[in-house]
Amino acid sequence: MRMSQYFLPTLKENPAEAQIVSHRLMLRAGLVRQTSAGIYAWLPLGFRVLKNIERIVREEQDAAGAQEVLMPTIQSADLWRESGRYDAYGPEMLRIKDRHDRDMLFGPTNEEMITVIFRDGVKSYRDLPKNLYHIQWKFRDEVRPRFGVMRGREFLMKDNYSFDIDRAGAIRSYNNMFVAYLRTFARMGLKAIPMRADTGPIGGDLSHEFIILAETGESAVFCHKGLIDKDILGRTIDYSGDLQPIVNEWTSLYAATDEMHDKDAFEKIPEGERLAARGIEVGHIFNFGTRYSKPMNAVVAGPGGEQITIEMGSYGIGVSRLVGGIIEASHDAAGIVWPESVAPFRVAIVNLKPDDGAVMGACVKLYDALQAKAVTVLHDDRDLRPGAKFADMDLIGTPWQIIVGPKGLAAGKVELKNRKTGTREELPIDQLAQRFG
RNA sequence: CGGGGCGUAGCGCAGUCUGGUAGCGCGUCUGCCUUGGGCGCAGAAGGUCGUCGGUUCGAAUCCGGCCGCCCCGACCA
Repeated sequence: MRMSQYFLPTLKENPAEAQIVSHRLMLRAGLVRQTSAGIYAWLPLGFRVLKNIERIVREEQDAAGAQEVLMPTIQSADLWRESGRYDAYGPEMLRIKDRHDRDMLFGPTNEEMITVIFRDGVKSYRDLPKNLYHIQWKFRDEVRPRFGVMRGREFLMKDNYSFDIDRAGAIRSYNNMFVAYLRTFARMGLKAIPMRADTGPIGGDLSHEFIILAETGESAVFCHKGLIDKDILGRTIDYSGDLQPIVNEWTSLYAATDEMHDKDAFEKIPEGERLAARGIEVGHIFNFGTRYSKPMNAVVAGPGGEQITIEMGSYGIGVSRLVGGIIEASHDAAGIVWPESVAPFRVAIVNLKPDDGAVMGACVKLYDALQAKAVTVLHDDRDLRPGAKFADMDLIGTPWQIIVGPKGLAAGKVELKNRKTGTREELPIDQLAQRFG
């Protein structure tokens, strides 16, 4: 993409409404614009990041055996009357009426809908287990939206639902998602820690929140320091096997959110190993047994012909929230520092002198070579002073910057800068493309 | 939902107390100049001062209603 053609409205100054760093940077770097309280439009650069996050989530869900569906945003109130949650949910639910005066709502979550879809389509224990997910916009009419996309009213969430014949199966499904979540967040460059959590209004008896540590986090969290650097990506995962040992490895160390905090247990950890911090919830998994299947009569025939109520779980990842969460976890004074896996562009070419034919020619050649290797690249061909370009590029945080100017080019060299470490190296221009791909 | 604050140019703000020609910085546009970390000079465009009503010869400014946004708390992916 040529930056001179790109819709990328960056801001030099911090907008007054933005308090926390991720919100400020998302506005300044031209990722989003607010359209009303807690509701955001995604601009080209931000949308690319959102799509990258979505892609990682999707790949890991698919790898763990979940199947993608897409359910609507607008739901009928009748669904929620069946589970008893229509009255219980409260003013967070955006209730609307259609032209025939029917009660509808903008879905805050999809347990009821998926239960009905599943119940109507599956009648035998032979069809279990199943795990269905979708990535869809949700609306929760928060009393006080804040922190940009981290606590918006409209947000993109991956939610999925598992269906099993018995508790043992349900726990296998739970463990699959537990491990899939560890991998998902790790791939985004995040250190997400699963913590024992309250099940809240969704109900159930087994639940973990996946928390990333950040000073601006909304909740106080407590855990064993050993959890921070545990690695999941270096292992081969067999989702058809028994994942309980891996889950145990993580859950054997203390980690709990404020509501579930057990002070005595925490203080048994040697003092140097304790970590009391603040965190941002980026995922939440629940096993809730028959909380929905029972009232909604989701049953299958068992081997002996008996009716068995399905065991369920639900699992959520705040996709749009993650954009803010990743920035909270990865930024510096100059701007965003994107992990490569989610960066809107992996490489930026900083063309220091676009009106110099040789410099422009070298940039275009580099651009084409990188594109040919399927490397996403943004070419700053704007007619601006170098300082402004460097500042913009650091602000939007592309992981690699290739700086091409007349001085270096005269010696056949360009500079490669790493956004995260700040290290720069001079490289012969014809060797550059092979560094990527 | 309790408490607090704010709404003036694209962004950040002053002006409001004490009513009298709509201001500053950044950004934008034009020209010159400059070009390895947000250059310099000159010129220009851009605002029914959130909105509706009231007071007044006259309202961004005083009074009232409404709308919007932000912050703290309680609540939440």
